[in-house]
Amino acid sequence: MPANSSRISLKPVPPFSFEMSTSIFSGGDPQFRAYQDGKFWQVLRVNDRLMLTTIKSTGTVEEPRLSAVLDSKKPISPRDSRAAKAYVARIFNLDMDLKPFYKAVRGDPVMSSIVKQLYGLKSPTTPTVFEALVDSIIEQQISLIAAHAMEFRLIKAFGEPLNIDGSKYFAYPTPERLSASRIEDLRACGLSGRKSEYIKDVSLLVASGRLDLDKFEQYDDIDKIREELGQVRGIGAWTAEMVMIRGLHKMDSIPADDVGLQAKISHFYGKGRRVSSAEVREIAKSWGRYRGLGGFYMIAAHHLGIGPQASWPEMRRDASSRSAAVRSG
DNA sequence: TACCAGGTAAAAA
DNA sequence: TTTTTACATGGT
Repeated sequence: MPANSSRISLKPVPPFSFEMSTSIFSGGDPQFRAYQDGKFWQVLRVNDRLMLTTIKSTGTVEEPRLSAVLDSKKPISPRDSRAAKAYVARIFNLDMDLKPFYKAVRGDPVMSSIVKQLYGLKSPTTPTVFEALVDSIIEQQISLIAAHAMEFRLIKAFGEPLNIDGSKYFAYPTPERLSASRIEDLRACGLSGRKSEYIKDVSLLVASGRLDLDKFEQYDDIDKIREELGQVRGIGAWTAEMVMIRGLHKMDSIPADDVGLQAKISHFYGKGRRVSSAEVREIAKSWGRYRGLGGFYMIAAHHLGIGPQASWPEMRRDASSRSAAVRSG
């Protein structure tokens, strides 16, 4: 069956750097989600049918425009196009305005230097909250490299395939499919028995409607989200934070226990040792109510090999002159 | 080889 | 109540 194609265009709130915002996906699996040669693609489930969505930039950072091609096995209606457009806007947070964040961090020399170098970078959100939850469970405790290998195995084992132009792609597995999986098949993806149970149980809760992840989008009180997610077996403080940041884009929170974030903050803020979660919270205070975005910028800066540059020695000089003044006074 | 990696629940003390 | 342990894979 030949594929149906449709094209949509989007107008992100500036500034927006498509290049920067997609480059964090450059290590992805091309059968699931990847960024190569200026194009980002991923299979999305739109109105309960699969669409390969391929996006490229047709604008600039200050006047951003995106163009997306939709490929599906079924005809694409205007309603489908609108829904796909909403998904793309969600994934890249196109409607978010970065300027208040940039304004908020002006008092922090380290972050100020980083945001200059990452100007226009927007933090992504998963297409569904469920996907953020399952990935976060997989990423508990182990290295991201190991976790990503397992995530791709899970996607290929349980995700619905889509063939377009002779290439095979996979959509992220649905709660229904994972809730019907066997523990031994989940374990075959490399997951521990414990994580396999968490994922199957949580999928059953979501598929049966007993756990409504989407409702958290409407919550203004993020402590209430922490509390409700924390009731679920397999979701601790860290996983709840990850779901809020990655799945719900609640950026007024920061995963302070995260060892990866602690390592990056230690690096950029010139600490010789790993900072504590209390220090993460203290440093993140200066990022205002966008502290989650600040954490994302730390991780992205490290991933893209960006250094603290001038701000680092400046800060150290300030710090030493301050302490000298304290000593003399 | 051993240890660490973007933790958590359950057992033991 | 607080502390310790098992768990899985991939890189160093």
